[in-house]
Amino acid sequence: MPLDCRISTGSTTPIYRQLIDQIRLVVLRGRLTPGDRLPSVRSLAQRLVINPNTVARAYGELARDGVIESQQGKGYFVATKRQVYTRAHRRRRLAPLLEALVSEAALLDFSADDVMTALQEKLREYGLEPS
Amino acid sequence: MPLDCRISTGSTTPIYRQLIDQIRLVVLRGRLTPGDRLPSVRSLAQRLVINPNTVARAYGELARDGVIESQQGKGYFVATKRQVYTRAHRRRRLAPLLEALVSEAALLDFSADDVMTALQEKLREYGLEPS
DNA sequence: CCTACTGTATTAGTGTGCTTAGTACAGTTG
DNA sequence: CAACTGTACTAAGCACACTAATACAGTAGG
Repeated sequence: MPLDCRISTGSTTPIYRQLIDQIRLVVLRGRLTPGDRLPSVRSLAQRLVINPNTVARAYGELARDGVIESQQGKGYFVATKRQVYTRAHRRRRLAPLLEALVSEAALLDFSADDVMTALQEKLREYGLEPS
Repeated sequence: MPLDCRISTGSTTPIYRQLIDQIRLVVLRGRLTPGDRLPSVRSLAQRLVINPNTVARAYGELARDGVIESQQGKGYFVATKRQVYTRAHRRRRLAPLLEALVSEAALLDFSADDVMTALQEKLREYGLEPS
């Protein structure tokens, strides 16, 4: 299966971000496994009727995040080994998202239990292990 | 205490959003209680050396969210009763933030327990009750 | 070696969001 | 009436994100 991506030009979220999110998810879900080759920048661009640069940008950011790797002249491949981050770096990156969630939950008058339960469900949905 | 706000023009987050976030927090923390009057649009603008329109925008959004209320000719006041949302509405509004958090956590290879613990801390920090 | 594919870099155009400015109108208070 | 309040609208400038066009560089196969 050649990575079926769907993008909506009407959305407020930019195309390159839609690509990033979808590819991240595909990799997380294991539908593409380490070593698998992604569509070339130009072919994917042609298929989605967008500019190659937009695909390149998405691929570039995914590469910086260690999700995929580039091989000059060959193509992009799902990273064989996951990026290793320091604990501090990981926390620093998660913090703003956590802040946004709790802040909004407080405004909406959610109880702590409500939020915890919702999170638990979502974590299961993503298949994250307890420990 | 007359609502000490600090804004940084150098930040990437727009001024009106900085105001919204800070005022939200002040209200949540109870440093301004229901019925308290906020600085007038023009006075706050003058103090922060920004355009009155920018303050008006922030106040307007806060009013739409039910955090504060406007009284034509009198000023803005902290809302006396919290906005009531339907359960569906509240969930719909929290969902994308939850999605973003878990997605990022998965990418960063956090364990479910890690995320749950971090959330618990943050909830306590905001003083949210268990139920 | 040459062609056709890959990724990469640079530059330029386009749109949109943020901020400011100015003006005008409406309600409240003394 | 004067001096505050909020509200609404238009216009302009500016920065930045997004996208596009083009040229350059590495790889593979006939």
